[in-house]
Amino acid sequence: MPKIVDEQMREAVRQRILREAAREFARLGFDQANINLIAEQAGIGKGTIYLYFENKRELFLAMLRSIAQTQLAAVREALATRGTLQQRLERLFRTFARLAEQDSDSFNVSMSALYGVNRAFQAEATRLLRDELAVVALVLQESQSSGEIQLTDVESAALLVLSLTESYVLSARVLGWSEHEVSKQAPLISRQILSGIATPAE
Amino acid sequence: MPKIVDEQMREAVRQRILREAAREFARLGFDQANINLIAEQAGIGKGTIYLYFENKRELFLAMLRSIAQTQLAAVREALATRGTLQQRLERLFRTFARLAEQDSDSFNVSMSALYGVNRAFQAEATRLLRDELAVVALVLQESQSSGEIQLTDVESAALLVLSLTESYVLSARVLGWSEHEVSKQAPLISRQILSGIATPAE
Amino acid sequence: MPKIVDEQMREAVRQRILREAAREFARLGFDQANINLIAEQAGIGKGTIYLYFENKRELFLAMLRSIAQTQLAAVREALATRGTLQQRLERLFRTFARLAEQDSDSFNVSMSALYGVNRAFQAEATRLLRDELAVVALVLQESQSSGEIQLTDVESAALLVLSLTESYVLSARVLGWSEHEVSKQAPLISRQILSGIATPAE
Amino acid sequence: MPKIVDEQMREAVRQRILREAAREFARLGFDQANINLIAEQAGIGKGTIYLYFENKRELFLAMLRSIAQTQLAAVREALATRGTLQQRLERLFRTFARLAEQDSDSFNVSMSALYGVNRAFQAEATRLLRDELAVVALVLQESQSSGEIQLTDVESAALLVLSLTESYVLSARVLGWSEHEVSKQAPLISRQILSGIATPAE
DNA sequence: GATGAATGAGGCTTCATTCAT
DNA sequence: GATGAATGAAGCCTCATTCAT
Repeated sequence: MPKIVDEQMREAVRQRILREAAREFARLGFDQANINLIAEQAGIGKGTIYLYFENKRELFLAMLRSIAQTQLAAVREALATRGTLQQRLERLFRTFARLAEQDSDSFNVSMSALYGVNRAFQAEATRLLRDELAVVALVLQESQSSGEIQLTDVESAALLVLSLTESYVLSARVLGWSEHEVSKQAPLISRQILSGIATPAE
Repeated sequence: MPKIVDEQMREAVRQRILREAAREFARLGFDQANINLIAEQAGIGKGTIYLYFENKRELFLAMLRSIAQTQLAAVREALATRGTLQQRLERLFRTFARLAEQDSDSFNVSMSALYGVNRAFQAEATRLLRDELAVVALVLQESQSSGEIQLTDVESAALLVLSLTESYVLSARVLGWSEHEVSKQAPLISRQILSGIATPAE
Repeated sequence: MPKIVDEQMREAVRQRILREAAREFARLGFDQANINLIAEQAGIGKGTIYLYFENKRELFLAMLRSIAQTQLAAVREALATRGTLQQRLERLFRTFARLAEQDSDSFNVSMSALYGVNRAFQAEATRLLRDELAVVALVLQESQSSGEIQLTDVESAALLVLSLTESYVLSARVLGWSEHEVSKQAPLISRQILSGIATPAE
Repeated sequence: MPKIVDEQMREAVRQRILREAAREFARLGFDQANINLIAEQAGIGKGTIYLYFENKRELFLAMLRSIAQTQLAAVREALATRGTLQQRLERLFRTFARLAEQDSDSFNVSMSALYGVNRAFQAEATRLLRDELAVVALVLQESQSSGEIQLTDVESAALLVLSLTESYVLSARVLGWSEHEVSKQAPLISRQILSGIATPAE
């Protein structure tokens, strides 16, 4: 069954390209990133990259989607597991801390796509943000339904959760904290976020 | 004394260039922005821009510093006025929401420089961030001295204040929320931030 | 005897390639024509074409020779049939008008090779023209021998017959005239050509 | 008045580019022709060519139009001057013979645009052919009005005049005749063309 | 023999920067 | 000082050709 092997090989190459693309795009941004260099570092010829991606823009978008998928899966996993809402937010926080450390290229690129000025990709980045937002919102909704918390606006609360979590992690990175140091803050920060979004209890 | 008039004219041209540069860089990012177009829209010749700025990179940095100065003044004004710390943080939040709306070019560019991937400008952006940080830190220091709050690390707290505020405004913008909608969140956010930075009260 | 079957199959594939090549080269010219597309439309793999033709250039030349062969046969048939010289030239004219209409790909390609600027193929095109020239020259020679006309230079006369005939058909095509409209001119043109090549009668 | 000098200089450069473009396009065809080489031979930088022409295609079309203008002017001059229709056709013939010899690049390119397969330019080439055709048709019309000749179809006759004239010249070139040798045939050929297009006099 | 994935040379075009006027 | 015509480096992308399967 050479088909499967070929398919596996093709997928492996595709992943190598995406990984190197993430590295280059994270290092230099979309315009300065060099397709030839990405190909070279992926161990393929410069023309080969176009057998996998239509053009530079599509490569970038594919990379963005791939990153978003991974991050979304991580977010889902962090939130899906049972536990109190605070425990779930703790896991969400730890997940971001880990992504920022272990997959920093991806983390940088996705932050940049969202907050950078290159509007060519903001639409797609926004779409991807909405997916994460929806996952968070769903969890908050459930927690509200179960009487665990009281929320006036689930969407705002979800955005708050995500942006505060990201912001903490970004700030910690600027301060040079290690993933371990950051993760230690998880219980404290998740409790704070929770108190921030929930209507003050009577 | 034609010297002064010339000097004023020169400064006026410089400001026009910086304003148009901000517009273009905000619209297209550093690489896609076109020097010729900036010159044209500033009403000067292509070559003239090089009499004011050494090259594209220096123009970008000068624009960044100019924007930072304006924002710093706005941050100073927001925090300087009297009131409780939470009131001041609320004003800080509203100030960012307003900047994001009314001076969106500048806001986009400075956020992009910080969170974007173009590392060529991150060093400068970080330096400018430190100035704002110092202002916030000073306010926090005062609040601590007056016994209003208890902080273990003023610098970290200041960074968190800034990054959380910016982060929320940015995310809201990405999702297309209006300044009004964002401003309504001011009390909630400022309270959350406060509880986030202050050592849990006894 | 699988050998013969294989040989037939190989020849069939070769013909399919040549037919599709003619279509593509006629549609786009040598440079714009795409080898991969030709292979695809011929129902074979990209690489297979190189088992039949050394490279793109040789494919083009082979196609040119193939077309020339077909046209040569048509010219032979037009001129071979009995009748006065003018009747034969009329048939030659009608033959070209028909080829231009019914086998326009081939006609376009061969005309282009002759009158086009791509000197890489003019030598071969000229060589193929000489074959047609020889056929016409033979007919003129016979007509001279039979006392029907008087020629000072048979070769020049033959060239003029061909070029005038082709030229008229080409111009008419460029202007969008139908085969029917063109064919109506046959008597006029053939008479003109005849008076053009023959030494003015005493 | 530096404006005029600059304008003259600009026009001079434009003409140099067009001349070198004609040479390259005549030598290699549209696709194989190299913009960089054209610029180099025109004595300018490779970027400069884009200050005069939007892109390669527009350069080609501009060159085509420039050539057509020159040829049209030559045709007009040849036909405009007084004299019998045959004298005018003689001059037309000599004009083509001269163009083919002295401006062979232009002659080749225009023939190629008309009869080559590159359909991207055939529309424009056809438009240009119609202009020449109109000039010839006008002259024939006048000659008919003045009772000098009798024509059944002026358009067909005009096409015949042009295509036969071109054809004679092209054929002569293939035979390697000099302009002088070709021109000597002018009276004979023009008489033959005339007898070819005019309805036999009673 | 047949295939098509992989290759990389080559070229058009953009645009920051220079410099003669 | 101001200008903008001229420059040429740099990069994306195409596609003829190769070669391992």
